[in-house]
Amino acid sequence: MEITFKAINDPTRREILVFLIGGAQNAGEIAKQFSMSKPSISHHLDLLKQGNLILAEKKGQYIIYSLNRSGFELVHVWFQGFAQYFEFPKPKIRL
Amino acid sequence: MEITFKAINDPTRREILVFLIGGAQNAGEIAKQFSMSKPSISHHLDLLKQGNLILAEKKGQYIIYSLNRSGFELVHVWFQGFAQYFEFPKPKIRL
DNA sequence: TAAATATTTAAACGAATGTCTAAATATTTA
DNA sequence: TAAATATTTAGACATTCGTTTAAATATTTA
Repeated sequence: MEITFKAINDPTRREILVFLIGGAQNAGEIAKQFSMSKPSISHHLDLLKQGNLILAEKKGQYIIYSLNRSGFELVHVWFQGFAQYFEFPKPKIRL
Repeated sequence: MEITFKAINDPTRREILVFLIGGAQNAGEIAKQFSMSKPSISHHLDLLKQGNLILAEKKGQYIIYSLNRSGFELVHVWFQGFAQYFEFPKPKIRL
C-alpha cells in the first residue's frame, strides 16, 4: 500500500496513468509524451509497476505497459471508508 | 491537486485521516495517537490542511481538526476516470 | 499579571526522491 | 555476425521530505 500511494504521488507518473487510459503502449511511446529522458520515464514505469498500477509485458524488443486493476482497487478500498463518512451522492441513473 | 496527493502520500498523515473518521479532535489528542513529537504532528496537520483534507477551527486555546470533504472529492474525481476504464460494461436493457 | 497549557514556527540534518548521462542488456535486421 | 533499435541499470547530484529540539505565540487559570 505504501508503495502504491508513493507511486501515485508524482505528477509525471499520474500523467502516465492517464495516458494509459487510452490503451496499452510501449515504453518508447510513453516516453515521447514527456520532455524527459527515457531512463527517467523507465524509472517512473518501474515505480508504477511496483505499486501494481501498471503491468509490463515483453513483446519482442518492446515492453508494453497497461493499467493494472489491482493497484487502483487497493486505493479505492482505502477511500471507501471516507466515502461512507462523507456519503458521496450515488448516481441516480444506472448506466 | 499536487499538494493533496502529496498530503496523502505519508503513512502518518493517512493514519491521522483514518483517526479523524471517528470524529473531530484537537491537535493534542491527535498527537497522543503517535509516538512522534508534537511539532512533527503539527507539520503533518499543516500539510493535510494545505491539501484540503482537513479543516482547522480554533476553539479557545485548542485547535479542532476535522475531515474536509473537498480534498477527498478531488481525489475521488481523479479516480473516476480509472473506475470507468476498469468497470465491466453494464448490460443494456431492451425496452 | 504571572504561570500553566496548547500549539506552532524556526533551524538543523540525515534520508529519500527525481533527474541526468553513460553504460549494459536484449532483440531484430542487414 | 555486426549494426541498429528498445529499454533498463548504474552512478552521481541537487532538491525535497520527515524528524528533532528549542523558541515563539496564544489562551486560560490562579
